Amino acid sequence: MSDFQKLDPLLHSQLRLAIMSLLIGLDSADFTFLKEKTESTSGNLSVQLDKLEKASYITIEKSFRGKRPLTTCSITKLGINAFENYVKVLKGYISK
Amino acid sequence: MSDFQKLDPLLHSQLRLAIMSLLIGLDSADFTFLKEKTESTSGNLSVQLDKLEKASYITIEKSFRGKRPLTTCSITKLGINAFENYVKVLKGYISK
DNA sequence: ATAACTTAGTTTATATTATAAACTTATTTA
DNA sequence: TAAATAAGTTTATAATATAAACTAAGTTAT
Repeated sequence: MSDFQKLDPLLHSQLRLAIMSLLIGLDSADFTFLKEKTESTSGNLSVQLDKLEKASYITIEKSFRGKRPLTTCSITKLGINAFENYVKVLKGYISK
Repeated sequence: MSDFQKLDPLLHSQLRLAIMSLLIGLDSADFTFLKEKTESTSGNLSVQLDKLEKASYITIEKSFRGKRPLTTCSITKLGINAFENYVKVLKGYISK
């Protein structure tokens, strides 16, 4: 096997990694919360959430909080596995 | 301070991170060695070494081994600092 | 001796990504 | 009712990573 295994490109992104890092410790989190914690723009967050959802690393549920739209995100089992594996692979890069 | 500090984009790249990871443990390494260890193409390696050099994270010395060109790379003090800081920041993402 | 192949790269082109800007739709406040 | 805010999405742009094509010189086989 090679010295350096491939880093999952879906997780090797600042914002997506931050999102996953937050979600892994929570039952769920809404769009606004994620936006504040990651200090990202709405646009960027929206795009990256989409990608994570398409990969089935998270689920996204749309509903309303009062009269306003509410986007709720949760990490999936697949997402947890991917995150944990990413960390494992990454350690091969940073800890010698 | 924010939960997630910015990850140095120069290091947040699979190949450049692998290069730095190798160089941090060595006095120097030549192009061919880096290419083999990282399993990258010459073109990609060449481009990424250039970027690291331009940031002064590494130095590149060109000479000859026998009659063939030899490209020798070494990490700089600045590069070591950047790498160590990258790891520190990264840990804020992956270890909760 | 020269054609074919290898070495050690660089340069250029392309595809992917990340990000920001602009826009939408509805709600609240002045 | 006009302006501001909330909660996003869509589209455009800039940056990145990567591969393909190329260069120049050296080596090997015929």
